Amino acid sequence: MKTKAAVVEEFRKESICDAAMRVVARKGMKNVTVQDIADEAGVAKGTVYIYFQSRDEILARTMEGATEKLVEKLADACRECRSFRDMMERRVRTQLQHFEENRDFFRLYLAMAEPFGERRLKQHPTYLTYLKQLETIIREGIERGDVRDADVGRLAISIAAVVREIMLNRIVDRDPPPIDDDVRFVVDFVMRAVEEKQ
Amino acid sequence: MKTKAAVVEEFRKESICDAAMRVVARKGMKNVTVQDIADEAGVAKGTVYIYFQSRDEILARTMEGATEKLVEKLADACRECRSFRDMMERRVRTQLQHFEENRDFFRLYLAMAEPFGERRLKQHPTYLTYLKQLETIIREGIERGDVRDADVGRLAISIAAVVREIMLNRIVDRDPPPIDDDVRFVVDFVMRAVEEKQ
DNA sequence: AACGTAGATGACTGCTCGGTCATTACGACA
DNA sequence: TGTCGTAATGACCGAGCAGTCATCTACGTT
Repeated sequence: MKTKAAVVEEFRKESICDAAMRVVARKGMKNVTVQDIADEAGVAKGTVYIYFQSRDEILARTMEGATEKLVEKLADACRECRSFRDMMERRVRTQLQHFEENRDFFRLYLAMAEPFGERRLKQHPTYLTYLKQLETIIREGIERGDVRDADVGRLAISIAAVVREIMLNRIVDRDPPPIDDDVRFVVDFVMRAVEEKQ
Repeated sequence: MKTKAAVVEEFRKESICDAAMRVVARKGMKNVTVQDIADEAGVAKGTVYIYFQSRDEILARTMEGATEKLVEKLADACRECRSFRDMMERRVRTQLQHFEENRDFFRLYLAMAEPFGERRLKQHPTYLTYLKQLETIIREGIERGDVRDADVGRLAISIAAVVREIMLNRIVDRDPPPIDDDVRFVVDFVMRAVEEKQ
C-alpha cells in the first residue's frame, strides 16, 4: 500500500508536470523558466526542486507522461478494426481529436521537436513507439492484402508525416475545417498511396 | 558602382552569416551565442554589432539567404518539365541532393523550426514561397489531368511533409540508402496519392 | 497544549549572455 | 613618413535564470 507521503509526492509531481505543460504550451520549451512552472503550479521555486532534480528532469517527465497517454489511446482506438482503412480512419480521428481537445498538449508536442540535433522528436522513445504501432498495422495490412508491398519503415514515417502536418495546420488555422473533412482527406490520401492499384 | 566600403560591408556580412550557419548547424539556434558566431567568423563580438543590429537580425538574415537559394534551385529544376511526375521527380531529387551536399544547411533548416509558436517554419516567408510553388505545380497538374481534383492546399502540405520526413530520415541515418531509392519511393508514394484511380 | 519534524519557502549566489563604448590598430593619403 | 579617420576590439555592464539553503510553517504525535 502507498504511504501517505508517497501519495502526496505523486500529487505534487503531477501538479508540477501539469503546470509545466500549460506553461510550455504558452511560451515554448526553451523560454520556460523554473519560476514560471512554480508560479503556474502555485508553489515556490524551491518546492519544485524537492520533487525534481533539475529543470530538464521536469520537462522530460512532462513529455513522457503526456505522450504515453496519446499512444495508449491510439492503440485502443484500433484494437478491433478489421481493415487497414478502418484503422487509419480511427487513428487519424482519435489523434486529431486528442490534439483538438487539448491544445496545450499539442503545443507541448511541437515543443518536443525543439531540442536540437539527435535528441529530436525523431529519437523520442514515445515517438518510436508510435512508429512501431504504425508499422505493425501496415505489416498486417500487407499480409491481409489491404496494403501494397513496399518498404514498411518509409511508409510509416510518410503517413505519420502527413497526419502530423494536417494536424499542425488545424491548430495554426484560426478556424479549422470540420474534423471530418480533414480525416477524410488524410485517409483518402494515405489509402491511395498505400493500396495496390487495381 | 559599388563603393569600396560597400563591398567590404557586404563581404563582412556574408562572412558573419556563413559563420552563423555553421555554428547554428552545430549547436542549434537557441544555443548559439553572438560570441560563438564572432569566434567562428574570426572577428570580435563588437565587430558583429557594427554590421548587425542584434542577434536576431543575424539569424534572420542567415535563414533568409540560405533558403532563398534552395527555393530558386527548385524553381529552376522543374522549369521545363511537362508532367507532374517529372516535376516531382526533379524537385525531390534536387531537394534531397541539396541537403545531402550541405548538411550545415540542413541543420539550419531544422533549427528554423525551433522558434516557438506562430513564428514557426510554417509561417516563414520562404517556406510559404516553397508551398506556393508546389501549389502552382499541383494546379497545373489538375488542369492537365495529371492530378485528381482535390484540395490543393492540403495536397501541397502533405507532399511537403512526406518529402521533408524522408529527407530528415536520410540525414539522421548513419548510412542512408542510395538517393535514387528515396526519390523513387517518394515519387511513387506521392503519385499514387494524387493520381486519379484508373 | 507543547513539541518535533517533514515539507515549503524565497532571498541569494554564481554564471551566462546580449549589447555598449572607450580604446586601439590600420591603412589611405599627403 | 607622419597624420587622420574609420574599422575593429574586448573589457565591461546589467538582466535573467538555474539551482541552493537557512529559515519558517503547519501538521501529526504525545
